[in-house]
Amino acid sequence: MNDAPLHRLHQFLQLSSAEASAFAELAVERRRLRRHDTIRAQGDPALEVYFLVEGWVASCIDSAAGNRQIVKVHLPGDMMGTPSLALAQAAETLCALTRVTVDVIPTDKLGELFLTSPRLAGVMFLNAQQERIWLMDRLMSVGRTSAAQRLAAFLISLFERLRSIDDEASTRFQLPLSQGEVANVLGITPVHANRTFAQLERNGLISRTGRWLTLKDVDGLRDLASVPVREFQNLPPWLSRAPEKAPARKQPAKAQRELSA
Amino acid sequence: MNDAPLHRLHQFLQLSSAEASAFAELAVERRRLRRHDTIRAQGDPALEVYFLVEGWVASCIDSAAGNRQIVKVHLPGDMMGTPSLALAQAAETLCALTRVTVDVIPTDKLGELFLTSPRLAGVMFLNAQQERIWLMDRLMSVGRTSAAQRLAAFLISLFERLRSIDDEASTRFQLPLSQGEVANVLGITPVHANRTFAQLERNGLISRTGRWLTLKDVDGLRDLASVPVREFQNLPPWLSRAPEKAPARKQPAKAQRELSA
DNA sequence: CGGAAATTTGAAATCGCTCAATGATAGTGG
DNA sequence: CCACTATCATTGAGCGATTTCAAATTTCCG
Repeated sequence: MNDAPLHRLHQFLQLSSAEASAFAELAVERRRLRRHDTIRAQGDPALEVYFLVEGWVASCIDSAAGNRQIVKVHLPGDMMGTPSLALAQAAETLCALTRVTVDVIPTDKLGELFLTSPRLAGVMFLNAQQERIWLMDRLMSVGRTSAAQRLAAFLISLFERLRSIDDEASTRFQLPLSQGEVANVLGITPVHANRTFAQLERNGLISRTGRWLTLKDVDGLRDLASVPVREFQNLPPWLSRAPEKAPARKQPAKAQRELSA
Repeated sequence: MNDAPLHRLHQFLQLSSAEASAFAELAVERRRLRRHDTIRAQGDPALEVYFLVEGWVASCIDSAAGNRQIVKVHLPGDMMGTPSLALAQAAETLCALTRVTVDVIPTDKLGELFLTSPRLAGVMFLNAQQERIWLMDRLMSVGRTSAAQRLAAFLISLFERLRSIDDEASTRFQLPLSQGEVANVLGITPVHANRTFAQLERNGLISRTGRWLTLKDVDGLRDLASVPVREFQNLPPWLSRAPEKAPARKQPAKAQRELSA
C-alpha cells in the first residue's frame, strides 16, 4: 500500500510507525474497477473489507422489493464494507461511481490486527461511531427536511469531506454522480432532483456547468441544510495513551474538523 | 450491576467470567428517570455512556432549525451514547420514553477496558457495526418506502428486538411511544401516522386497544416492510479465539470472491 | 459519428401535510 | 377517589410538495 489516502488514518490518530506499517500490510490485493462495477454485492459472503485508494464508491442497501438506496458515498481514504463484519453475508452492495482502485483486506487479517493492536482497534471503533453519526444526521435530513434542504446538506457534507482529504479543495468540483444517483441518495425522484438543482441555482446557492459544480454560497447552503455542526475528536482522551511501550507523545491540539451544518 | 439485560452481551459473545465482571464493574452510578426526562442532551460534554437497564429510550438528532428526529429507539440491554465517543460534545439527545433505569459509565473507564480487553473491544466494535446496519436499513426504509411500509418495518424491528431480549415475547405488546413519537421515528406527521395505523388495522395486519398492539400477521408485515433480513453473527471467526492468552487457532482459508459485476 | 444514457421541461395525479375541531386518556393535585 | 387539565387520538377538508408519465434535448462514450 502507498498513497495519499492513508494519511487520513494518520490524521485521525497519529499512528506509531509500527502501527502504520501493520495497517499498510493488511491488504493482500489491489483491484481496479470501472464505473458501475460491483465491488461486492449484498448477500455475498463477508470475507473482505476494502480500503478505497482512488475514486468514488456508493454503498447501497437493496430492499426485498428490489429498491436500491445509496446509504453512503465513499471518498478516497474510506474503509468500506466494515458493517458487514457483524454478519456472515454482506449487508450492503458496494458499487463503483467512477473508475476506482481498492485495496482488499481479508477480514481475518483485520481481526487479528484488531485483537493485537489496541490503539488501532480504538481507531477503527471510533471510525465506526463517526459513521453512525453521519448516518444519524442523514436520517434526520431525509426524515425531517425538504428536498432542497437535503440536497444542500449532501453537497455541504461532500465539500467538507473533500476538504478533509485535501485542504486545498475548492468550492468548485466535479460531481461524479448522475442526478439520478443524487436523487437516490436524497430519497427523492430523479426528476425532482433536477428541479431541486435548478432551484438552488436560481437562488444563487450553486452554479452548474455539465458535471462541474460550484458552491457559490457555502454559508447559505449550510443554513438551508441545518444539519448540526460536528466536531470530531481525532484523539479522545482515552485513546491518547502511548501505543505499546513508547512514551506518550503529547499531540499538539489540532484544529478540529467539522462536518455539515 | 445485576439484572437480565446484561445477558444480551453474554449472548452476543460468550464472555469469560473475568470479562463479564470487568464489564459489570464499569458502571459508577445508577440513575432512574421519568418519561420525557432527558438523560443527556445533544451538545453536552460527552463524558459518559449509558447502559439501559430498564425502560425505553429515544436517541434523537436536533437539526439547527430545531427539528427533532428520533434515530433510534433503545430497549433494555442497549448501550447508549457510544457514537458520541468520537466527539467532544454529544451528537444525540437521549430522551426517556418511559420510566427508565440506566447505569452510567464514564468514558475513560470504558476506554481503559477497551484498550486492555481485546475481545470486549471486539464486541463493542461489532455492536457499533450492527448499529450501522440498522441505521442503513432505516435510511433505506425512510428514503424509499411509503408510510405504511415504514410503519410495518418499525413494528417488525421492535418485535424482533423484543424477542431477542425475551424468547417468550409475544406478538402482543405495549407500545410506549405515542403516535406522535412513532411518526417522528418514521419521518411523517402525527396525523398521517394515525391514518397509517388505521390502514394497517383495516388490512388485518395489526390490531390495537389503547397502548396495546397485536401483530396479527407478522409475515404480512414483513412482506410489506420489505427490509432485508439480517442474520447477525454473534461470534465471527476472527473473534472466536479464546480470550486472554490462548493461542490463535488458524481459520480455514476460505475461497476468495471475485468481483466485477 | 451514432446510439445510449442523462438532463430538462410540462402536465396531471398522489401522498402526505397543514389547519382545525372533537373525543378519549392519563397524570396530577385536591 | 374524583375532578381537572394536558396530552393524545381521531377525523375532515383543502393544500402543497413530490411523483408519475411522457416527450424533447443534450451530453457522454465507444
